Amino acid sequence: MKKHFYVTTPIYYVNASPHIGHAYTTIVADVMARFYRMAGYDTFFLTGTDEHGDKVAEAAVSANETPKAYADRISAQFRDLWPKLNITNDYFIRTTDENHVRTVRSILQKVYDAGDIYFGEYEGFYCVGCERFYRESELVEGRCPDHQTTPEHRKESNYFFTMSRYQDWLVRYILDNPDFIRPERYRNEALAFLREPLEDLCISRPKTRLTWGITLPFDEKYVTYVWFDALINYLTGIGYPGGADFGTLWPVAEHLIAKDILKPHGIYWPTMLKAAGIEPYRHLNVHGYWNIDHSKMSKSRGTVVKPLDLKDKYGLDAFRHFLLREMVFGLDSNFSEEALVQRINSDLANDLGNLVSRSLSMAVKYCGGTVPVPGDVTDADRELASKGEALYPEVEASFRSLMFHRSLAAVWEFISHNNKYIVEQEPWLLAKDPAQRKRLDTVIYTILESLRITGIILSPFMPDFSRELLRRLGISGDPSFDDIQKWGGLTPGNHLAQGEALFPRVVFEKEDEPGVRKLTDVKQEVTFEEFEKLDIRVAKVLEAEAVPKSKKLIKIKIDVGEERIIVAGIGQDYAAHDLVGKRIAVIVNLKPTKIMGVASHGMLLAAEKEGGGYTLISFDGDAKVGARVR
RNA sequence: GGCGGUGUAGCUCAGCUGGUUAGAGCAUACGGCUCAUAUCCGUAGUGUCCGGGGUUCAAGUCCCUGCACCGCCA
Repeated sequence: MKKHFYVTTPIYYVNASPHIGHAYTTIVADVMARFYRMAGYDTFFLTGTDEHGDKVAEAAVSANETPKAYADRISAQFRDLWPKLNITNDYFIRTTDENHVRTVRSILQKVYDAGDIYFGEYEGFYCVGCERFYRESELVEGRCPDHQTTPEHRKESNYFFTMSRYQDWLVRYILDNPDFIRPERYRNEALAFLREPLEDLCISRPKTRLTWGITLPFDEKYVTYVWFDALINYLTGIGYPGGADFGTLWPVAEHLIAKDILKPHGIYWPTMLKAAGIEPYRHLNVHGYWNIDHSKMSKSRGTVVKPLDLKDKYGLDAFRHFLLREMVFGLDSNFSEEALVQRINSDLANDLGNLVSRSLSMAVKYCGGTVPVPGDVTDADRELASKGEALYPEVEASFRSLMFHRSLAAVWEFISHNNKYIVEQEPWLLAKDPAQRKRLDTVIYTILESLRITGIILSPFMPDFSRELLRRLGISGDPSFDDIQKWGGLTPGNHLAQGEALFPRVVFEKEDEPGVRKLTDVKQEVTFEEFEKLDIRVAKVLEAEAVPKSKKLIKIKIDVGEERIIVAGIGQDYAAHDLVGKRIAVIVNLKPTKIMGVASHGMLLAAEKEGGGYTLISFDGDAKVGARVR
């Protein structure tokens, strides 16, 4: 019986360009698809774009385009990116596709007919600026948090999906199928969420408010909103309901998502499927976030790492390897260029690349550039051979439970064994002794056969590298995991090819962004709590007079909510009488001190001017006397 | 405010259902080799497993509590 495998990425929302998060999910999906293809599964890999909704309609307006034209443009960015990352998706779905629209409408009708969609009233605070409803608790002092306007109390009629009806079923299903949502932490999170009563899901928007969507089949005046549009792509993509592959692929569907969309995929989606009379998908596989240099990815801080930038700089395979090796699937990981370079140099250049280089070099030098015929084997040969045969089962076991980093670690353990074998067998010594000719051939064969296994097992992760390695070993065609179940698959007589270093070492320079200047004398970092210890207040100067006999000290009487005397060294920059009436910033909890005999109960804040001297920190408008500065 | 997560070697992190002297990779030091991309191999380490209580013959692993950081929701 033929085995099947179906993997999906989320369809990406077209209100922003692709970033590393998109790249990671899609690359993982690709590695899985390639892996299962090589394991003999009939595989289908789906990705695409989500194109309806407010945000897209808004973005289109500001780009002065029609929504469709805008969606076409951004969708193309995604579609064109994937081939550059060696993504082998079988289909690219768009929610504006005609067949998707048809599928959505048919499922909506089906659920409606089954009595699971009802018309109801939605009541709440509506902000015209945001074009959305707010809950009372979301408002700040009764106002919209974005616009500071008082929202209107509005009623809006909409369609709702009776999600609450399926809560008990879903809880039981998750309990009965422990790996339905995985890793376990996200299963627990879903169950925790389900401990509270589910509310019904609002699934429509009136066309008076939003027209960029799929019209409800049972009410022309509404479009469907988000869930019944986007999620259904997973069905459309494999030809629901009539498609030839739907019956075989859907039961093995593997959804791949980042943790931010756990709720729609883990809660809404199964209940929607249930209501539509469709069995649940097989697994929901949830991964974590990539943090950039330890802080959360942020567009405004310019830390969005563009996958293509790094691919171009360091090579695609190195990038793919890094993503899969560095992240423990399910957990957050840190991304930094430095870490990437580290991986490249140690894993790829030193361990793997150098192994390939030294092996081929010796084979060419000692065996005339063809794979030698092995002779009698020793224990050492047998040991490496058995490790080679054990590799695929081990990699596969980790792979099945999404521990890609462990799969790769196992491969690198094997690489390390091969390096160790070379050092122990010392082929360069055997080569000096003609009597050891046969032994030398055996050793070289063992090394090359290990490389062949390595090349094949790494194919899903680093396809270009693997193809090149296998080519140098004189192997062509699409590799399969069947080829590495048994030791000895490398054909003696194959012509070997040496070549450039596959992974040259790279030097990482901590380059400062061009044009970005950096502070070099930043003081030791403080926590917010430490900063909060300082009590800085707005003060109004009541009186000021120069301190006798001093050059620049001025004694100032201030009002900070109470009257105080402070002494400040700004006499060369300000005349005492000019200070009166000014509002300044003063630290009021600094330990009092005596300056030239005058007790100072606070310190004012001032900054150095261009060209020397000091200027007081002052306030725009009338800062309230005594107010905290923070 | 509610829910959840995280806190383990200099760094990045593994440690499943509690069980021998707590691990890996990187970085560091020393030694070996020379086929190789100054690469490879070997050896050496270092840890109040966030703090405090508790359960247990036995806890990094379970329970309570505190602290710090991070999410999600309201």
